[in-house]
Amino acid sequence: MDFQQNIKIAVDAIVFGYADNRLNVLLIKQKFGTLKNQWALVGGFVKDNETLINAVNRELVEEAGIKVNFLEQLYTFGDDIERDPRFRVVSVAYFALVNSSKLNLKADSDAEEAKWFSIKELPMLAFDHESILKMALNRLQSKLTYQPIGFDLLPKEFLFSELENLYCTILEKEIDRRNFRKKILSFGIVEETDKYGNNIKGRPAKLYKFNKLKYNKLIKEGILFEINFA
Amino acid sequence: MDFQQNIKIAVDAIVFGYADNRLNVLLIKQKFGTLKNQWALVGGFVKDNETLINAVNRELVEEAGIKVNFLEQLYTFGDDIERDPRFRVVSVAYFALVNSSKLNLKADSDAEEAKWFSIKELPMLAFDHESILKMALNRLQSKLTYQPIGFDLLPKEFLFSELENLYCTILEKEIDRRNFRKKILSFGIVEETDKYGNNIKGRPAKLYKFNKLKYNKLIKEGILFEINFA
DNA sequence: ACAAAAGTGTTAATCTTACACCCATGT
DNA sequence: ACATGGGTGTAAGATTAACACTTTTGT
Repeated sequence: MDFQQNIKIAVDAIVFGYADNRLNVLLIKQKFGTLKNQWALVGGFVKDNETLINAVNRELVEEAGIKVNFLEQLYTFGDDIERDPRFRVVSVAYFALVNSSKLNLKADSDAEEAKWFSIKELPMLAFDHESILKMALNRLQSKLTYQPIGFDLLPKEFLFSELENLYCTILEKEIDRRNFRKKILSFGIVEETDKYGNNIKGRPAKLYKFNKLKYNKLIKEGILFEINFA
Repeated sequence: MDFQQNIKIAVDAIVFGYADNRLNVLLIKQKFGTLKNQWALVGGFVKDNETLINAVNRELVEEAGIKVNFLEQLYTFGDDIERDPRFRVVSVAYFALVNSSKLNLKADSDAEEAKWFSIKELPMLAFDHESILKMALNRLQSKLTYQPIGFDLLPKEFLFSELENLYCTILEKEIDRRNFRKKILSFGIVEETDKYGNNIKGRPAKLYKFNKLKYNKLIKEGILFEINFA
């Protein structure tokens, strides 16, 4: 069974970061090559002896010098045969989150510029990257309500108000502070620390942290985490 | 930018069917070649000028002569580099449902045998197909609770008890008949017909049908369909 | 004393669960 | 008349939604 197939496999990563009440996405601009001066998602071709997940992580390091907190497969785009004008490409897209401490990108390389963009102010994107991004955003929004991935966008210790704002911002809706706090605390996966944040105005606010171990234990017990509120 | 990449792209389909209170999966046994005498999922390599979705549909016709009611991407398996002993393969797996009228497969070709297996009595499977199947089963179970895909496993007109049994069987739990019926009917997407099923015992049972148009309308309005019950 | 954000409880409404009897048919 | 599966309602309990005042700090 020997046959020829001329399809290339690539990986792309949609990396979200959150800071100052804004959801950001990581984009790359190549200074040379086919994509010269176009903003695009982090990504590239998979090497013969490399797993898909390793390929994504490698591209994330090479193109942005970043390690992510959360990474999962999003979707494989292979139904647009002329997606890439050079040759047929099937791209496996990954969905990634980084916490806000990683929003400072390493100095740009000679070949590429990496930058965070607010999802409210996106530039034109290469290929079908805009639709990939939209899909990732949907995934983020829906996942936020049944898996505690919001914590992967925040620093290890955070204010309750930051968590609350994150939900408001990403889901684009108002939430009731009291009900939100009650719900989150009822799962028992968020713990008070004895430290305080350095908010400059108002009453000092306690820092909280996410207890991942406890969360994993609860998941094993089949408890389900769901956040729906008005 | 010219480079060599020696990775093949394949598609695989996990096709579920439901009949006689059993969930079945479609498997193929090749009579020749590398997979000789091993049961495997429907699948094969993608042609250069073929979309992924077309590739799956083609394989479904070629290997089992079947058209499915529901088809969506499941996951792309590309992290096991030695998955296929012949060469590096990345496989895009699809999740498919057929209704019970399609459980009769066309006569086997000379090259292949296609057969339905109860998921309770599976043979040994080729490659990593067992883990792919497990993933598909999880998808089916979780999807059943928030998307009305159960109807794609039933004939156009069905008894309420069939729908109920389908949920019991696939989710592997007991459900309360009264609460189930109330919940399903409350969405307004299942309608009574004026026909009756031909059940041989007991009181004659009405046939019902799924109103897909209404469902689509509700989805657009943002109503969410969720079935959780004790 | 006031501005700013943090922290906290109660009640009404809704949804979910648990549960058992009558109905229509074939034998 | 009985066996079989179809069809239905209600009440208790749990969850969610709506809503506003007090606390702690800096200025």
